[in-house]
Amino acid sequence: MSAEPSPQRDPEAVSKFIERFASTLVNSGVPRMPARVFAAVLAADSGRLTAAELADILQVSPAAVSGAVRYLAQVSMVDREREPGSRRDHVVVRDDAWYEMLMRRDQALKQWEDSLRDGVDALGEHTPGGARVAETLAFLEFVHTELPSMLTKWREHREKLRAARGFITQPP
Amino acid sequence: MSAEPSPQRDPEAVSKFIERFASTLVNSGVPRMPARVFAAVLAADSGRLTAAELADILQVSPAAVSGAVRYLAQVSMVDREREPGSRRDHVVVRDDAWYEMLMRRDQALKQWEDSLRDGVDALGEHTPGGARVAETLAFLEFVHTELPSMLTKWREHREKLRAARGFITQPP
DNA sequence: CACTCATTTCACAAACTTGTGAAGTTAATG
DNA sequence: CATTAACTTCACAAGTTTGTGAAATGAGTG
Repeated sequence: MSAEPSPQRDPEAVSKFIERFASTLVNSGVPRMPARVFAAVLAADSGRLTAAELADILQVSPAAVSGAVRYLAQVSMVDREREPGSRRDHVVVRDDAWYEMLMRRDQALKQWEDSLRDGVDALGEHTPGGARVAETLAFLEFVHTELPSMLTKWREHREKLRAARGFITQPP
Repeated sequence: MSAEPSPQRDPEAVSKFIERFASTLVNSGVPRMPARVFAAVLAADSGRLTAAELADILQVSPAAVSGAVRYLAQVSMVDREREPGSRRDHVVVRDDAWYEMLMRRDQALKQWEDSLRDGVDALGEHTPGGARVAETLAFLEFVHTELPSMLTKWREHREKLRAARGFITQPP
């Protein structure tokens, strides 16, 4: 059942990495427990862990893992996979987790834009305040148009990297 | 001293905008009070408010304003300006507040990259886990290289917008 | 169809955040 | 140089958030 641990895999160092990377995620606004779960799965050689394994690795209750996985699944950063004929859920980091994370931000941008448009109306387009709000709106609209092309560019870039590493390319 | 209120400026609507925009900022991880202060200054026709004015507009204690302004100044989204011969601080939204906000994120990216590099070392570059972490690292490095050119592009775009609105262009 | 294992849900306690009132600090002014 | 205005700091209370243990749910297995 358990994967043969690679000889160079030092559990202590791995744990340290999980906690450190989780902390950087926390600094960027991700709740702590989801951040730790994400880091743990990312670092797992199998790329997939059960809730029980996570509880063990992170030294927390199964309940905490359950909540964290629900959060991560909600924001499309992990998937839950269950093999037929088993009751173990495996948590898997989505191949496009970062893409999802950015698209999510893109959604948030739309919300910002909506409230800024209201602001321009409320203040009057030709008042100094209104103009300032309008410029903020223009910035967000700009980012909004640029993001998709940036993500496309990344996917191309990634294929090149994978090819260089000897993978057979399999576009998403 | 107080600016002539524009006829179309409806205090109620303005306040509603402030609260709504602040809430979208909060949804994206900005603490509430800084978010409200930022929105209020952004919307102010004068573009600058004293702590006392902010306390009045937002219906909070001067202490709360003080803390919020400290936060915003720290992350370079506002400046404190004091006229010689006065003890009033004016809070001003920085012209490049959004630029600063993104650059700040760019700094955070570096932190992420550092901990991911550690992760690749800890896991071994040729293990499946190490490879997964390495790809995450590659994504962040990619974003890291793309951001500056995007911001440059924005500044050009903004100059065009301003010129179209009849401003004399004055590059930062 | 009772049993067991893996996960989820729920009520609650602990820890952390936030904003307040009051006292303190700094700087202009008469 | 005492006074006052404007902001800041600090200790604390109120309100949230987070993770826990215990009970509940659901899904295979003998």
